[in-house]
Amino acid sequence: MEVALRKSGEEGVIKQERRVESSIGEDGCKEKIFLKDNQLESANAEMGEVREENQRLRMYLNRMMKDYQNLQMQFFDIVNQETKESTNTAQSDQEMTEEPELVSLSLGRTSSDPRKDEKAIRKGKEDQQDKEGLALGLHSNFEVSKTGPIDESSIKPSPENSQEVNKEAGESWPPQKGLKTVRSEDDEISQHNPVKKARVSVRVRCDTPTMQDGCQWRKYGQKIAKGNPCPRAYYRCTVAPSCPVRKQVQRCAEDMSILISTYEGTHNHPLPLSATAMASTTSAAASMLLSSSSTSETAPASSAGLNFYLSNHNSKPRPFYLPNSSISSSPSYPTITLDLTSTTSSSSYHNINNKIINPNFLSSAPGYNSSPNLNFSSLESNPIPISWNSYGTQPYNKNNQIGSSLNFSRQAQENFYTSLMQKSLLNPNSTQQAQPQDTIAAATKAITSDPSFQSALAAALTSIIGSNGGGGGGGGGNLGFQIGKNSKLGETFPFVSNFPSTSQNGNKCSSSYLNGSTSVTNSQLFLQPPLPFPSSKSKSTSPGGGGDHGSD
DNA sequence: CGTCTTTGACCTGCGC
DNA sequence: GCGCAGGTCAAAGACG
Ligand SMILES: [Zn+2]
Repeated sequence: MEVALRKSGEEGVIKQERRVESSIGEDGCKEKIFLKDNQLESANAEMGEVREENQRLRMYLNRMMKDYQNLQMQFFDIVNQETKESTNTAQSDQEMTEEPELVSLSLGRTSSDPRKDEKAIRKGKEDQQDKEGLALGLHSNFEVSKTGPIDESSIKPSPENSQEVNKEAGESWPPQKGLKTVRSEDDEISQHNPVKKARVSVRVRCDTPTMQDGCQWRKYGQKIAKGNPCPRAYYRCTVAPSCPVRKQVQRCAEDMSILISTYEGTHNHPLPLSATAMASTTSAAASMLLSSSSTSETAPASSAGLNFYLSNHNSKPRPFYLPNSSISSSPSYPTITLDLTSTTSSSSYHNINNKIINPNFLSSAPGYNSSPNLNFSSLESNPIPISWNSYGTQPYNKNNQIGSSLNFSRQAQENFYTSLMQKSLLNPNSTQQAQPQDTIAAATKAITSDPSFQSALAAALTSIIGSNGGGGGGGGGNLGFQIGKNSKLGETFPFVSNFPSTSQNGNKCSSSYLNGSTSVTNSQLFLQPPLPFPSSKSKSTSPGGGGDHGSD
């Protein structure tokens, strides 16, 4: 970071110099020279200041990092506590929290199809294995276990499953899990615990087929959703054989550059650091949803541009993308949508977000004006289901290394910045709207728009939210939370790389820009005791715009 | 050869 | 009961 800052800072200075120079150009040689000297001095002074500033910023960043980590710790503590509590009430359920369906599988279901039975058996085995070595994922489980619900199977109770929030692009998880196997006993259980399965969808500008979130996904299906020409792809987490987490990926019908991924479930295994951001984001968001299910109040937090809308079951989400879509709604599952797109190109309702966002946030030089803000609002008053917009504008950025920078590895940092620079310099056009001339601005933009960063940020925010409001108070606007406890954030550089999130492998999104140098794939940093993950496999490329596959 | 993706078939829930 | 739509399965192909 500093490097980038410094560089850009210097450049900025130089530019200024030149500008000044030209403006005085005609006045005379002496003066000119004199002025030049003067300017040189002042420039140097400025540089010095900039350096100092950088130092300061660095300090801020470090501090924020620490804060973030502390918060994270606290959050997880809380989560753990809650988990324990819930354990008392629902022991058995707990054990299998993540995979109720699997459980049921082992119990067997009534289906007459032999094929399924086989599968059931197989799954049962996996399940067992899983139990044996079940590790609580950093971010995982808690939401599920906390409420006692089973996440997977439980959703059927309410007859009202229909589409929901994101019809637009189609992120709707249907009523249930789908494994035909789930049935019988589990159902009963799940019914006892009316669990709403929380889903978290993330909208990101990304022109690559998938957004690399650090996890390994395996595609198991693809379908064309009704209102969207783009196929929807279904992925399942393969980090652990029995991990119940699934995600749907689909491009926004309106703006194909927007990738919408919807996550469901929580990981029942440790995750690579690079994946924790998204995972914690989703689980935190999910928990938040679950805990505050009925209160959909909103607490507009401020003015910087983060909007976080919660959608609750009763609300009738009107996806921005489909202004008029007649969505059936009444989703029985709460869904959170993190809108990390800059919403530049697509018109429609997106601009709502833009309004909120302060364009200067990114483009202005070392953005001292950022004041992060979170808005919680209910759908009812908002046409948008839930969206989280992170700073404004700037589309396509695909670098995923962001967070790793600060504390993780120098190389990564350099790498990251390098790519950033490349991106911003080589692809000034990547931003359809504003084209920052200023390197800093570009870098800032790039950083903030980076999916990793965004997810990291999301994670951080949601974690914070989760720990603060998740408890139950959630409803009203008392979610005053500040990022990094430091309300002064505003005066610092947009917390760009503060959150440790990140994925180093984010190539998926960045590949096109970074061109191949996407070496590192899964980061080996684990927050938890490392497991032998195959680290280099993720190759899931997929949906894009490919063919459709049989819808019926 | 093992793993992953593709993709048509199949399953399930829902509305009519 | 029928058709629709979303989700999943699993054989076959692609890839390394
Ligand atoms: Zn997983």
